Amino acid sequence: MLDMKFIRENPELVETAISNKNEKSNLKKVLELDKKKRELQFKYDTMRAEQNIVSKQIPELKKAKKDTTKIVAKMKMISNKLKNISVELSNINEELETELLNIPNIPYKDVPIGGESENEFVREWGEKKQFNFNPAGHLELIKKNRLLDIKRATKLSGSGFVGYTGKGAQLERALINFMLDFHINKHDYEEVSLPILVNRQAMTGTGQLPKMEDDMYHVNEDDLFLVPTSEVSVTNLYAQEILPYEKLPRKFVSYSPCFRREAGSYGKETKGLQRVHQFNKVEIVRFVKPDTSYEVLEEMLNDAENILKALGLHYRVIRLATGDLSFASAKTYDIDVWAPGEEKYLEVSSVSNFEDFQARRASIRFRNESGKVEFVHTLNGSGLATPRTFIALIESYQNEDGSIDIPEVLQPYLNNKKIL
RNA sequence: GGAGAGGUGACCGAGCUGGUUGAAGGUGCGCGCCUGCUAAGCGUGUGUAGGGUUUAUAGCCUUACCGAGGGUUCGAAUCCCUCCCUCUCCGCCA
Repeated sequence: MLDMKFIRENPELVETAISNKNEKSNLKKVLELDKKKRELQFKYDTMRAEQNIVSKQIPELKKAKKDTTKIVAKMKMISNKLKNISVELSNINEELETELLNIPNIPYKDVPIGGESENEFVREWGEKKQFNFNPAGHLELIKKNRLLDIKRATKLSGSGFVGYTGKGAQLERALINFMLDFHINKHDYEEVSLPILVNRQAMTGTGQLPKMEDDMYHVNEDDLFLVPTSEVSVTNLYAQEILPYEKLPRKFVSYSPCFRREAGSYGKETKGLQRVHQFNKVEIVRFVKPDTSYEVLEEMLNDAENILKALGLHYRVIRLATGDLSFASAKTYDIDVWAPGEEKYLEVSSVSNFEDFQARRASIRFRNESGKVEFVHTLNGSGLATPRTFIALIESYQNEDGSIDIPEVLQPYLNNKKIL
């Protein structure tokens, strides 16, 4: 959420951001409602002030044995008027809140303007692996090594759900443990393991709601949502809190399953493991002081890259253009890993700075050096999502006979075996 | 799921027979004083979010907030209703 005062004073900036992000927010309505709200609030406050004063006088008049029927009758009228105003006011507030929640974050100044085609190549690491045989795709490798049982998983939950089996299940678990340990030991993150069912408030806090409600799995009985990313649970850890100055910065790493309905995306990369409704992800999240957040963004990008470097997988880093930025993000880097069997890059990480957008929605604040209360900046990044990392891994480490080598860093997690 | 207790400021904890209580008292923290040092003591200050005024994120005025929402009343932390949450015991269960 943006600061109402900021919107009021910079409507052009906000309008530009909305159009650059291809959002359909109603800025005009926000400005109108804000104006109406303030007028009404002023009226209400003034009348309330009068009521408060007179209400204090009444007991004194009574004590002095003076007749209060007249004044009480007058106050009764004011009381009724106030009731009407407060109803109107809360309606306007509700409307304004709704509209405000639909205004996206403003892209950072160095974010390229435009759609997906304007995404910028930042850098790459390693190179496309060459084979002296024709490398197989991941589906073939999965079949040969029985790493997944996609058909039977579909029997359980429908298309878009996969099940890891045997060595595949072990390899995925090894990946998760490796990534967690790496971030904990090499990058000094604190591990948290949190609920994956969260309430509406949490989902609104990080910005998934209201816009993406159709994309979320929802448990009706309890009005709880399955998290699409552990960003939601981790970021909301400090919702409604004011952190003491010394408590910042904080850095967390969390593994969780993630759930996405992917409504309307059928047919797009749906084969196999590339786009699934449930997947596992290790996520890194930070709460930082505002003036450090862009420095930290680069740091987190490195943290995520280091995983791929350790795994020896070629990747490239992309700076997203405004049209490709998520609703809540001010700046995002994507990391795409090379999958030699598919002969394409797959997105395995998204690292974003939300500045104070999420903090304002979730009310995550801190006391700055001079004791004043300020919103923190929140950032998060995948570090990494397992399915596509899994694809790149088995495709990159395959041998001609279809067997798969285990990268050195994963060997300790797989009984020190060198081949899966 | 059943029975009971409870949700007040950074924390503990009064108030809950409705009326200077934004909230006693204590702890913590800030500032000042005192003390040879330490410990203690004394004084004083210490919430958040809006709105108005203003060059001002200074000051001043004002509103709201005692789990959330609604009701009664001239007036509610205090009375009534609904919901949420926490704790204890029982039941059920990994």
